[in-house]
Amino acid sequence: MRKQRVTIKDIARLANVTPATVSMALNNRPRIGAETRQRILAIARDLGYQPDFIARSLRHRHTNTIGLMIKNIADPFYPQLAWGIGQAAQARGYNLILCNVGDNMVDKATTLQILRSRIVDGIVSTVTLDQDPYLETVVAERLPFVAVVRTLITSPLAEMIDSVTLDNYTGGYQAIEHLYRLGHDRIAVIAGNLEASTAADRTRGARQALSDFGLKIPNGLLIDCRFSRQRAMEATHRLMEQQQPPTAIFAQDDNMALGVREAVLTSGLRIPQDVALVGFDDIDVTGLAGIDLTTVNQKIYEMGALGVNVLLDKIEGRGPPRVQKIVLESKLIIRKSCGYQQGGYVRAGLR
Amino acid sequence: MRKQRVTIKDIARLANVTPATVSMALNNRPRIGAETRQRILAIARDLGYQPDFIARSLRHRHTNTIGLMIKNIADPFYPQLAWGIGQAAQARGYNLILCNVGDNMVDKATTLQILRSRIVDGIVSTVTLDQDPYLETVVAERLPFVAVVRTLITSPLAEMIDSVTLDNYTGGYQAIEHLYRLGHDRIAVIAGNLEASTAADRTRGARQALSDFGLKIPNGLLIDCRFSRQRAMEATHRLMEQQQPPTAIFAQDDNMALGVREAVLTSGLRIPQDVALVGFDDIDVTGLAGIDLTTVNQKIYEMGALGVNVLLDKIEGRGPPRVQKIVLESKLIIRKSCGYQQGGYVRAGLR
DNA sequence: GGCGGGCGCTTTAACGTTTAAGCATACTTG
DNA sequence: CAAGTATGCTTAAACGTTAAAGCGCCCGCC
Repeated sequence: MRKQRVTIKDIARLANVTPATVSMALNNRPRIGAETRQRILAIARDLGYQPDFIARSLRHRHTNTIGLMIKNIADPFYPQLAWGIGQAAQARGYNLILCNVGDNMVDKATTLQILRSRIVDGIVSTVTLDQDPYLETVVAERLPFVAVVRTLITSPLAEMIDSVTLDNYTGGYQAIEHLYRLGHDRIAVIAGNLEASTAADRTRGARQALSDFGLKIPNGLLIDCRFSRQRAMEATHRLMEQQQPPTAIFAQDDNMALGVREAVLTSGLRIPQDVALVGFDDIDVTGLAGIDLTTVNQKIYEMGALGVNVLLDKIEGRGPPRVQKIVLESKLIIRKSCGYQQGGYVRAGLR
Repeated sequence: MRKQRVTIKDIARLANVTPATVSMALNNRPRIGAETRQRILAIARDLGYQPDFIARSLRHRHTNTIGLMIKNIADPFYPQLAWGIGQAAQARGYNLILCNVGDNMVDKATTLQILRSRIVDGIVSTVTLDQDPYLETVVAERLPFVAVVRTLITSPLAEMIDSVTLDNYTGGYQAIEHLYRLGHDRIAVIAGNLEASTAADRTRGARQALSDFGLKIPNGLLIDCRFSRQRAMEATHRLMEQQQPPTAIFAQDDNMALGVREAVLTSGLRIPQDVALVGFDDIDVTGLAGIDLTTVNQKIYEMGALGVNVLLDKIEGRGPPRVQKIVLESKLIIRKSCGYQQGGYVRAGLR
């Protein structure tokens, strides 16, 4: 009994014109008589006409929709990003499709499918990895794609993919420098997925800082926890049971830092007195009283919004025709998880 | 120079058949010769053919996409919900469009537009309000729609809209009962948007509990903070400056509870010694060491997944033809923000 | 007074896919 | 052996919209 949709044809019939005229009137094109236009508009309003998005998309060959590839929206880093992306997309008249994809290649192939099946006009991806095989097609077919947060570094395709990222190298450097200057020599790194450019660059920055100070990451104290809070917790527990536990920990994202924190605190140890902790991202909860996590700030919302604008410029052929690689500045936010407030720096920095 | 899409026609030409045959082969329909089918499949594979989703949707009259209306995905309650919804949708072969809508009616009209323009086959909404005018159309045109988290209560349309919600009334009751039994008489309620069924029901439950114990919410101690952390913080600061501040606060969601907590702690007061605090939702961060918020649990992921399944059953005509109103059970999670561990209950409960 | 052109509409075709109906041919069956 | 039916394809139309081209008609202009 569902009422049939009202189409342009229904309006045409009632207005005694052809569908083409109705279309022109509704899209206010010129060369339509004022009286006819009014009549058509009135009928459309009365019938509650709503253009069929799908038919229009078929004709126009674009959908005004973009896809957002995310591994897990429940990871506290991503909502803020999705918010920036959603707002920027909406501001330019685009819908947002949310795609939860696993990190495995099979799942990721959906990226390509969605793009090539023209469900979306373009994709913002937060799951890009150097090894991703579908990127070849993306480049070869010039599909609108922008990597956000993560990007390519070792792949030969790296220069062909637009991206908006943080200066993760410097971020990693800053985190370690902070810990070093507070007097720490034995620093553990709870790393993210080391195949991801974020974790790789943060690690590289960390290594460089340590090396600049004549140190290195002690054996076994670099642990890939794949950005998982749970794994970070478990790894920290193991770390703390060692005969010579680290005096400081650099967790490569705040989510893992929270896991580290949980493990440290439930072991009866204190932060920062027993263990100093630096996180990464500066997500919302890190600033709460009692958490007060020292971390590297990342302008998450802005990064998302920027990514969308790069993508849409590409789609609409507005932006520069060349590939854009935007790198945002990182900034250390000193809170209370490292003990800076207690004694300040005890060693000089290098820059 | 962008390579032209490969369509069914290209395949047809190469295979020396008509597009119809190709379509049938690809959708493995019967009545196609084995040899022909193989030939077509091979060509399709070689050309990297990908069906055009839009054209198919136009023909089929559905898009295999559902919409999720959310006010702000960055609010820490929603990512978990979106995750459940996304996973459930994906499991049944549906895409998810994320729509950030404001609470105002104008913005919400997009709900209707998206539905009627057939961008999506149905909508899961978390922003439903009794006053929403577009719901009349939803009911009248039998558009697939399910209210999740919030639902209608006073509207005459209430019985016509499917919903999946928590037993917010009991949740509110439990929160207050807990505080009462710990000895509190002067309890403030930091309420959500009181036009929303969630806040309304939680308030009703709170009032009933107080009344059962011969109390009520003191004048001026019920404050509508519209589920905003910022507002909750400000309200709490004002509350704490009164000559007779409350000894306990019931915040109607955890996000606001975090604001309350922040305000209390930065005023130099302690939780639970100076102020007891109960939240609502049991979001991820509430369980962190040092936060340890006592709160009413809501199975967020499950609620989302259930909502999607109700919606998809409706869309696919599988489920029961009647309207479903699923109400999930609430459960108080006792942590450390009320002082239960210190002295236990000092008063008897009623049930 | 013939001609160019603007106006206001219609005709036609197209976007890529699916499906119902049609039509030979070959095979089965009473 | 005629009628019925299964097989393997084609034809044609449709989903709802839009863009280009076309076509009368009237107006102004040299």
